[in-house]
Amino acid sequence: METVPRPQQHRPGKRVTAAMVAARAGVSTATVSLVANGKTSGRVSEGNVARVRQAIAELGYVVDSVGSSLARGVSSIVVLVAPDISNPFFAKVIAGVRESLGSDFQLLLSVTEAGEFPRADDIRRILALRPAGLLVDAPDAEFIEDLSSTGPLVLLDAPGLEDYAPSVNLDVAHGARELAAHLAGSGHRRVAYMDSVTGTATFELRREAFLEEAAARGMAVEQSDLTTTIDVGAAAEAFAAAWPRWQRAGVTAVVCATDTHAYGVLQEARVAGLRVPEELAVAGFDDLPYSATSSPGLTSVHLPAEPLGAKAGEQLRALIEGRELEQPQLTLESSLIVRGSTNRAAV
Amino acid sequence: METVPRPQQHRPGKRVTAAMVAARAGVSTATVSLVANGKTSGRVSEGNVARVRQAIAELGYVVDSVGSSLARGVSSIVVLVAPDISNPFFAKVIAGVRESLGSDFQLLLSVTEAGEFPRADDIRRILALRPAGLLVDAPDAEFIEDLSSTGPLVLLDAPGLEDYAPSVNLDVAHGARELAAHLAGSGHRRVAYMDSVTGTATFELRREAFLEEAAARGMAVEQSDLTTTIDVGAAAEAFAAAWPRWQRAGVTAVVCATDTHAYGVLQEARVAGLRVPEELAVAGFDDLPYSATSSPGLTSVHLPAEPLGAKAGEQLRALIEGRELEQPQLTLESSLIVRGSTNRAAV
DNA sequence: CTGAAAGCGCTTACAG
DNA sequence: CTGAAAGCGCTTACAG
Repeated sequence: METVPRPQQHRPGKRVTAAMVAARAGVSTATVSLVANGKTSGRVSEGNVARVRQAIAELGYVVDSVGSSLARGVSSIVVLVAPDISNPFFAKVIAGVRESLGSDFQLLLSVTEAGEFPRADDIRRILALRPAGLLVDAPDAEFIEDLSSTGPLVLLDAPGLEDYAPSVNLDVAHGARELAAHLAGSGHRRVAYMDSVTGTATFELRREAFLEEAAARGMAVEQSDLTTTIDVGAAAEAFAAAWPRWQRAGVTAVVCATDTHAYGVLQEARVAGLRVPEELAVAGFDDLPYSATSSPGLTSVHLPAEPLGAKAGEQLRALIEGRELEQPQLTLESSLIVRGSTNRAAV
Repeated sequence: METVPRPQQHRPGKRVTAAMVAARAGVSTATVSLVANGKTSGRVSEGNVARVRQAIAELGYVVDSVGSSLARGVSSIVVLVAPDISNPFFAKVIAGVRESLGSDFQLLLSVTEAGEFPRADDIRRILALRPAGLLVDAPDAEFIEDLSSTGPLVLLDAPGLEDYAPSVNLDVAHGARELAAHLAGSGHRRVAYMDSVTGTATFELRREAFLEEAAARGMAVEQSDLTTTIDVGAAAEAFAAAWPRWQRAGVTAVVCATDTHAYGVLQEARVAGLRVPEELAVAGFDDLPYSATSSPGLTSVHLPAEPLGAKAGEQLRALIEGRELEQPQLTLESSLIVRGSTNRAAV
């Protein structure tokens, strides 16, 4: 009767090395490496495969990723560079990335101050980790050029930077136009636009597409250059300061570059006793989970955050594995979700 | 006149090694290592320090972290293990960690399925990275035992597990009691509690403290074992199913283990045409950014997310640097924020 | 199919 | 103060 292999045991303090496995199995460390990495076909005899597997199980051996990385020249780390993670939208992107990357790669987050991008120094530090690949969210061109990375690289939400690397983008313009059409259709003639301070390309796209469609539909847009950080409180203050002017100008709707800004507007509107949507319609972008919950619900351009991360992860994975990308440029759809903040009939 | 050292240049494809720096400076790689790591005092002559610095600047040398990690036996990676990052609360914790860790350490996120904890396999993979330290958020005892880690380890939000490792905890019980007192003081006599399915210790604490104080104040609590995942939609559905029964029982307030649950209740209450807080008071825990914005604003127990991450990072850093922890156990305050969802007078 | 050996880039006793 | 050398744990030609 065969003995069932005992479950692997942790031996705190004693790191199990390939040499120990080799000794136990009576083979060389080269053979252990081959078996541990599944590169045995035609290279290791069945007997040795079995013996090594057994020894690995008994000792609880795991390939040391530092030694392995040094020998291979790359690590199993995928670095996700992003300017802002304090956004629920981003948490979903991360979830998508994790999902598509699987357990072969480890996700390392490179985050700097809100809205700031890492520069030369940070980039060096990142590359010193010998990452298997890089995922860069909402970069500017300068950053990508600083990066001048040679390894696998995929951009997320980087409209206009398709020449630098394979990218996964969001068709925010489509949703923006839908939003303009919706407001025009609801009878608004004069609206205001509240933008994000970070001059990320996606925000330019959102604004431009909205302004263009608004103009085409005969809506006037208050040009006030009102921009704030992506923060409820900051947006509330900015709106409070701008509202008297807007009100005099006859503004009946405010469109915000993100839902977070819109929450600030909703908050301030409540404080000011403004009825939404009767006296003021409010809309945003991102369709954060709370937009369905606020009262009134927030009309918003839905962006597929998790698919964005998942697709980017898939593309990167293909790149890392040396596969040809069928479509180096992907664009995911956006669409307008109408709720009570712009429409009395909706929730 | 001295020539100003030229700014370092990226040479794509050409990795600059210590050997190259050594050759240029006319010293050994040992000396380069000493200089690059700032361990020169009393060990390297001033002249050599200057020469090496110059060569480093000219070549744009950065210590390869893989080689370095292998030689040292540890990497500069700090692993943050967490069961759920799709929570804005968690984004703040991460921000706090990043802030206190500074740029000497890289933050690697280890996330599994929502609510799930990594087990033996994942742990091995994590440890194979030779992390400088581990930060574990909201673990269960089983996980910590699986971990049986030898290196620096700090627990976050791990009440009851103080024996395993230095921890930073939140005094959620205090806020829970305040909440019970507030509701009792507002005249509620029968309330319901909606819990999270993940049996994390913090949720037990929240519930137990609330139930105890509620009992002490003469409020009856519906014992329905209503639990859902931390998801607005799931909470809405669960509430919809439970409400008829609760209503018959005379429930006038629902307390939720997280604000996210509470958003679901608010949402469903709106659909059902329930007036909040007149017919139903609602409250949660976490004080997410959107709780100040919803309409009515959500009464919530505020938990200091960013300080939680920051303190944990500080403690870990001390551990890594071999310093003695002045206070291995820290507890951060929670406090009730009363808003319109429980109080007509508030916003 | 197999193993001895070189090499990945660095750090650290050690001898001088 | 300095450098030659060993060693960290692994992978991969290479010779057999």
